[in-house]
This record gives sequence, structure tokens and C-alpha cells, in this order.
Amino acid sequence: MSKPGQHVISRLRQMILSGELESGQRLAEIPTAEQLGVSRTPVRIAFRTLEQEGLLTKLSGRGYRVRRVTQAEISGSIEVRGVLEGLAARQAAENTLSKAQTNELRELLKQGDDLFAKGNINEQDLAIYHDMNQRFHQIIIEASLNPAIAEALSRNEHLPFASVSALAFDRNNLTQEYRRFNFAHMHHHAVFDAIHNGQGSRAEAIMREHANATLGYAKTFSQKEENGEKVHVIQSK
Amino acid sequence: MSKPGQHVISRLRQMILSGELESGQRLAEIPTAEQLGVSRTPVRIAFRTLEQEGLLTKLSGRGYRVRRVTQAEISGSIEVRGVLEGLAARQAAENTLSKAQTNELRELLKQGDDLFAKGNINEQDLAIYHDMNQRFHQIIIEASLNPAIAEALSRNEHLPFASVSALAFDRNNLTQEYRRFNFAHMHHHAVFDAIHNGQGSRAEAIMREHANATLGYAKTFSQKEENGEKVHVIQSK
DNA sequence: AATATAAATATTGGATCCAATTTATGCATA
DNA sequence: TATGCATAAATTGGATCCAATATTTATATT
Repeated sequence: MSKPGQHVISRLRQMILSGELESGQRLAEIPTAEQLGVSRTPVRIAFRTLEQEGLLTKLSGRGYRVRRVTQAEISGSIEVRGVLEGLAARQAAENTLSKAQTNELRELLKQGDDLFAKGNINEQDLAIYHDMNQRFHQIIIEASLNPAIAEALSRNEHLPFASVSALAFDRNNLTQEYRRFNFAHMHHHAVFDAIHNGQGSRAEAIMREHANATLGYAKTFSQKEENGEKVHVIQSK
Repeated sequence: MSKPGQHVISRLRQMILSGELESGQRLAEIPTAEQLGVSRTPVRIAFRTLEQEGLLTKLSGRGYRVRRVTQAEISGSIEVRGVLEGLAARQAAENTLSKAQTNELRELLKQGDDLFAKGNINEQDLAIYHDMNQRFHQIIIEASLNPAIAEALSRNEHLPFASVSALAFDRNNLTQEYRRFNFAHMHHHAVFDAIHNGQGSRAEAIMREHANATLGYAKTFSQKEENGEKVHVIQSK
């Protein structure tokens, strides 16, 4: 699929994730096609694709609606992520990490350490942390040699806390955020240690708690948003 | 989506799952549209939908191919199912089963018991077991009150052993199959007991092993198929 | 026989049109 | 004012056509 088809999918996805298309908002083929300056055909395809990605919900006879995500859904997705990444860590420990993977994980851990060594953290640091965090998790999933894990995780792809591709933080309290992400990074050290030493159960337990540790923050941030406070989300493309 | 659009998706899905469209086979829009007696439009939509379901793989410039499923993929998927259904059982234990759910699970357990009380099992029994099994698992997932679990499980929907919607058995050795499914059904009893008594960790461990217990059978059956022996699969629609 | 090039064929993506269905609006009546 | 009916508008699903691209086949050359 070449332009503008893939372009329409990406564009709409971006508009949903950025909040430009608000949750609950209705989308129909003809107005959307006009807005994006294409015919209905790629829009039709895009709608169905994004529906299958879980970003849109089909209405009967009236287009689609941007899916509202409830707090309970986010919590449930965090738990699912916990067991899936826990399984990935276990399987990574049961396999042998390649030399390249080991080296890259070590490098990523060092990157994180350098960020926290300063004693404080700013938004730029968090963007760096975000990339490091994402890559760290990715390598572990790759090291599991189990494609079904990535598949199963794909439905969480765009939810803060439930996915490493979306990192939420409170810009107004960077001290707390420093402590939170430092704690998460210590988990990274621990899980690497467990994997490296072939300790499958330990790796799984750490990784699972690594995800579950975000449950409380997810609730807190959800309440902040309900109170009209702005929570910043760094989103991977 | 009304006919023939939904019809095309279902029809193609059925043709893939039944083996009528063999794994590795190439599909293109125009011949498929002719074969099904529709225009290309619903076929195009169907292809993309089934691609997202994981049943087709897109080729560049030459249509789609029915995806081959490797033994490693099945094994990996069984493990994923284990952790997801384990989580579901844990969360069901942490919630309180409704009276209706409790009664229905009891009824399903009794149905299974009646099947095995005969001391042997035939294909008709297995079809009944299949329905009972599927519903049993479904109720537990519902009782978890976590929609993300069903979402994450959806990618396994069509793989024998990795999903309760596809049940594989060896018609030529029904004694062994009797023992195997009886064992599985004892797991059902145990996990119900754990859930009913609010024992989350126990429920999770049982359910996880319930899935993992199929790993060996998946390998055995895969080898039988490679040897040209026919394995029968009961598939839900 | 092997290689390169040109022509033919297959295929996809997008645009446009038509028909069917659903929803919204306007008007008439009680 | 509320309700029902008719009409208009909105919307989707499918069919068809066109253009671009990729692949295959045929032909020419070495």
C-alpha cells in the first residue's frame, strides 16, 4: 500500500493519539475524505484497519467513533502486559542472550544510569529515557524468541502505562518523576541480572512487578486528567 | 458491513482454516473475486482484514499468501495462552463469581463428567466436549472482568492447542484421547475449585499448566501431520 | 545456450458512480 | 405541544474504470 493509503492510516492514527480527534468523536468516510483530500477508498480501508487496531469503534450506519478508553481497561491492560513481558523475560532467561543483545542491554542500562546520575531529570532526559526504555523492553521480547508475545502485546500499543511506546509523566513534579523512573530503571538492572544468570522465575517476577508498579500511577494520572490537569505523554510513532 | 462483504471475509477465513486454501498458497484480488462471484472491493477489504488477523501475509506486488504456521509459533502461542488464561483465572478468583457463572460452570463440569463416565469417548463426544470446554474457558475470561485478556488472546484464535476454539485429536487412538481430555477436565475441576475459594495463585498456576500441558501434544500432532497422518480438528465458526 | 531488452500481462491502489439503508428534518394532524 | 408520516440528506457497500507498478513472456543479440 503506497500513498495516500498508508498515509491516511498513519495520519488518522496520529490524529487519534495526539488528541486532535477526541475520544468519543464520530468519523464518517465522506467528511474525512474531504478533510484529507483523498477519495473515500483509502479512508474506508483506514477505518477498518484502525478499528482492528482498537482505536476506532464501528457505529451502525453512522461511521466510526474514536474509542473511549476506560480506566478499568488501562488497568486490565497493564496486568496483561505484566504477564506477557514476564513470560518474555522468563523465556529470554531460558534462552541464551546473544553477545550483541547482552552488550546492547548493558549499554542501555548505562545510558539510564547516566541520566539519573545527575540527581534530577528534565523533559529532554525523559525523551531519552523513553527511547532507552522502549529499546530495552524490545530486546527482551526479541530474546524470548516467541513472536506470539509481541503479537499479543500489539493491542496495547497506544495506551499509556500499558505499553512502553507511550510514556506519561507529570511536568509539574519532576522530582517525583525522577524517583519513579529511577525505581523503574533499577528494575531494568534487576531483570537483566536475572536473565543473564538464567533465573527464569526471578526474571518473570521482576518484569511482572515492573509493569504492575505502574498501576497506581495510571490511576493517579487518570484522576489528574479528570481534574483538568495536563499530563504529558511521549508517544512513539 | 452487510453481504457480500462480511460473507467474503467469513468464507475466506473458513477456506483457510479448513485447508481448502493451503498454507503458502497465493491469493490475488481478481481471481478471488471471480471465484467468489463478487467485485474486487469486498475482496480487498477481506484480504486486509484477514492479514490483520494473522491468516494472510501480504506479498509485494503479487497479492497475499496464506500464512504458514510453524511449530515454534504454536508452542510460543501456547505459552502466551497459558499466562493470559492464568491471569484470567487469578482475576476471576479475586473477583466474586456471580451466581449465574457459578451455576453454569458447575453445569459444564457435570456435562464433562457425564462424557467421561462412560469409560470411552467417540467423535461425537469430543464435539460436545469441545463446546463445553470452550464455554468453560469463556466464562472464566468473562469473570476476570478484564477485556484486555480476550483482546490479547484473539491473535491465537485459530491455532490448534493455542486456542480453545480449535480442538485437535487423533481419531485412531481414542483411548489415549480419552485419557488426555479426562486429564484436562480434571484441571477444569481444580481451577473451578480454586476460583470458587478465592485462591488466586492456585487458580493461575493450574490454568497455566492446563495450557502448557498441551505443549507435548502439539509437538506430537505436528509430527503426525508431517508423517502424512490425518489429525482431526474441530473448529468453532 | 545465456543474456538483455521490449512487450504483454497481471496486479494493486485510488477515483468515481450507483443503489440501498439509515438518520435527520419538515410538515401535518390530533 | 406531541406524535406520526413523508421527504430529504447522509452514509455505507459494492461495482467499475483508470493509472501506475510489478511480473512474466517473447524476442533479439551475443
